[in-house]
Parts: sequence; structure tokens; C-alpha cells
Amino acid sequence: MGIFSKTCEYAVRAVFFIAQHTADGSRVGIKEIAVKIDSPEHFLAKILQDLSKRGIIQSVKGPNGGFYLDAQSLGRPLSDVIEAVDGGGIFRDCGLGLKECSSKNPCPLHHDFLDVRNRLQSMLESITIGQFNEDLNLGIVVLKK
Amino acid sequence: MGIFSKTCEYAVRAVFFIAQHTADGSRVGIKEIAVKIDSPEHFLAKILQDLSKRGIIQSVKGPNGGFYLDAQSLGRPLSDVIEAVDGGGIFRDCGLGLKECSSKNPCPLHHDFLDVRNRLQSMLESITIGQFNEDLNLGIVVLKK
DNA sequence: ACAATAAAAGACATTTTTATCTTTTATTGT
DNA sequence: ACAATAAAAGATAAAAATGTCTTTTATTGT
Repeated sequence: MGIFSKTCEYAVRAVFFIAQHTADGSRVGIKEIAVKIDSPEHFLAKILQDLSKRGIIQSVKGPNGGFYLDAQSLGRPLSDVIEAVDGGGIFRDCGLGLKECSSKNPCPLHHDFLDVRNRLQSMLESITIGQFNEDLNLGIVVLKK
Repeated sequence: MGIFSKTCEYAVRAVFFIAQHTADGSRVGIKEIAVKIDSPEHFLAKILQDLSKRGIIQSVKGPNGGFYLDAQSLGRPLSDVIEAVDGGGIFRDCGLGLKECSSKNPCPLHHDFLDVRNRLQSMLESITIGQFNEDLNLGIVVLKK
């Protein structure tokens, strides 16, 4: 198990891919996305349906339809995707699973974890969905393998 | 889902509890541990059996038996527990699930994740299993709720 | 030796996550 | 209107994680 669920990994990769391929206003289909990010097509479909419902990505049915991102979506922080898919638990929950862990009632790792989680969160909040488009085009960063 | 699996959360809480209660050389039974850290008894039993096999904790059967930690175990880094239970993936694997993600072939988040993972790892490597015994005795930190 | 104790081990059940396949609905171009 | 397209939705399945219960083995004190 990684930091995120499989679902979330697919979601982030797909969102980056959609961003890269629809910055010009076009759409991209589920089949192509699934192949290009190496994910199970129908499973990814569910994930994108959910993101679409939540307004994090956009979609249109029918010929020339597909998924895309409007200007607002391209500017969203990546943390929105993680929150939508995995929930915000990773940013907030106790590392040892205590429900009432807090600075008043801390687990042994509370303070150290607070630091790590805050870093993770501020990192994901400062990254936007669209910011890797150029690097992806140049092949400096990749979304599969 | 937290950063660690439930299994790993129980493992860490149990190990801290055993450390606190056996620093004097005595043993503590699975029943008491399970109650005091609020975990399913038989599930925790499996976890501790595994940690015992791996030499991370010690155990003896029979009357006055139970789990305990020798001096060496008390000085182990907490990262050993995480590695034993969840594997080292959390310290090494790509945040987006790419098998071949590296500085040569990075995912978009590679560099940022490297930083977060390294911090998490060095934090867990610098914490020892026995270091919270006093704070636990004083009630400054807790292992349940 | 024997009974009591407590971990080890085995078998099984439940829940959650991940994955696959089929049918329906909306949209487009002809 | 109609056929083609592509996402949405529904149903089902497989795998993994989590949880429960029972039996076995090792150890201790009498």
C-alpha cells in the first residue's frame, strides 16, 4: 500500500493526463486515458464519473465527447483530488489510528506526524492540476511505468 | 485509510504498550494489551506472533508468560516495526503508483514526494520503541481513544 | 505426572478495495 | 428520425484487509 489508495493514484494520474491533453479545449476519451496511464478502463471510468459529479473534472457524452478540464479546474490544487477520492484523512487523522488524538490528548507520534502531514498537505495544496502540462509534453515527467 | 494500515497502527500501539509495561523485565499478556490499546484481541495476537517471529518483540508461553522487550528491542527504531508490518513501500514507493519512478524517470510528484517520504523515514528511524515509556507513565501521551 | 496458563497456529467469516462486464442515457452528425 | 458515439449507471466478481473463533503447543508450579 502506498500513501494513497490505488483509486487515488489512478485519479491523480488521469487528471494530469486530461490536463495535458485538453488544455486546447478538446476532449479525451476514457479508453485513451486508461491506456496512457496504465489503469483498468472500467475502474477508472467509475473514478472519473465521481470526479465529474463533484465538478473536479468536466465531461460530455456522445460523439466528440470525453473528459476535459475548464480553466477553473486546471487551476485547482491537487489536494482537491485527493480529498475527493481518499477523503482528507491523510491530512488530519492520527498516525496511530486514535480518534481523539490532539495536542491536548496526543499519541506518542502526534507532534512528529503533525509536521509530516502538514508538509504533505501544503505541498499538495500548492500544486495545481495543470502545472505539469509542459513537463508532460516535453517528456520530463511521465504518468505510466 | 490512514498513512499506515490498521495492522500497522495496532502493531505500533502494542509495541509502545509492551515497552512501557515490561521495562522492568516482566511480561504482559495479549488480553491486557488488546484492552489497553483498544484493538481486536485475536487479530492483534496474529500481529504480535509475527513481530515475535521476526525478533522485534519477545514472548514466552505458559504461566507468567506474555510479551516483553529486551534491551536491544527497546532501542530499535520504530521504522523497524513499520517495515516489518507494512513493508518499506511507504518509504520508497512512488506516490502515484509508478513502478519505475525515479529521478531519471520521474512522475510529476517525484521530487516533492521524495522530500516528504524522507522526512517520514528519518523521523521514524530516529524514534526508538522505548523512548515514550516515561511520557506514557506520566499520561502525557496515550495509546487509546 | 498433572493441571493451569498463555502464546502459536489453524480455520473461517466479514468488510473493503479493486476490477470486470453489461445496459442505459445523452449527444452528435447525417 | 436515425445511427453512431461515448459517458453514466448498474450488476457482479475477485482479491486483500480486517476480524473472530477453535485447537494445539510450550511452559510453569504443584
